[in-house]
Amino acid sequence: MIKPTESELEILGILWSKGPSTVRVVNDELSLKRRVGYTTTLKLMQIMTEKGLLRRKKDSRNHIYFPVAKEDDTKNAMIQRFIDTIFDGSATRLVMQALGNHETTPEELEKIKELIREKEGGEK
Amino acid sequence: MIKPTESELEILGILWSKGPSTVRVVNDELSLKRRVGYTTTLKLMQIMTEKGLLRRKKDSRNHIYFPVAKEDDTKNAMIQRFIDTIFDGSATRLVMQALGNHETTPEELEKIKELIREKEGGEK
DNA sequence: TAAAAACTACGAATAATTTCGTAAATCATA
DNA sequence: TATGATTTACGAAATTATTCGTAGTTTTTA
Repeated sequence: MIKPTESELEILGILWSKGPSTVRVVNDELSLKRRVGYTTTLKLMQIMTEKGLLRRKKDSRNHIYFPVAKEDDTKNAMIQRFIDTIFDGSATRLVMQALGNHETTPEELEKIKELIREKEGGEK
Repeated sequence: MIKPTESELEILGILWSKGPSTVRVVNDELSLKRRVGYTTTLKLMQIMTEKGLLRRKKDSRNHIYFPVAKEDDTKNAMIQRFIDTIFDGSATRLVMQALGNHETTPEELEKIKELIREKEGGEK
């Protein structure tokens, strides 16, 4: 699976949350966070299409872009890479460190416990 | 906190696991995984020193390099960035996705549960 | 102590990523 | 239908990251 660059990831994030979108929409969204020219966003999305990260369909004058890979698959691949480079391949170490140093509400802890029960039990 | 590049992270990883080391030691270790010239590693470590990622002390002919920031602090900062870009700031989402898609032994699950108990209970 | 070996400094080439200007095409509307 | 607004294509500049060669210094050892 192709590794998106930092900027590409921003764009994927927007497409995941907003669904298939035009360059205009993505650029507007990006512009909320930082200054970025329209053609910059356009070029990036064209490159992502070449790389196979995005596909697009024509809609009159515009192109509507959408990610090729599923959000979950992409995120899992990224977690895997992250774990491999930083945590020596151990997902547990990542989880421990993430849990150990971030605020979590009781509800969130409950959800995690539930997930663990499922993994332990086979069925919940 | 400065964000290390991919290559810089490799070097940090080696220094974390082997302790303060010379360029030679780091380069030998890197070379186990891929071809890399000695002066490449040297230059990288010099740049990292300029950036403030590493410090070094002179030891006769050599320099001995070591990370400025603690391993845990660096990893936490990286997790934070990862969470912010990919999981919308939610550590729980990262944990859920990491747990949901990676093999974990019962022992590991037990360790995680223990950590959760501590977080819930205040004291264990 | 002279030659060889190992090390540092540093400039610069290469590669990857991000940015944007310009030209041409498409579409809306005056 | 022609003017203006929006979009696409594309080359190339700017920036950042990686790689390495060469020169000069220090240390080892024959």
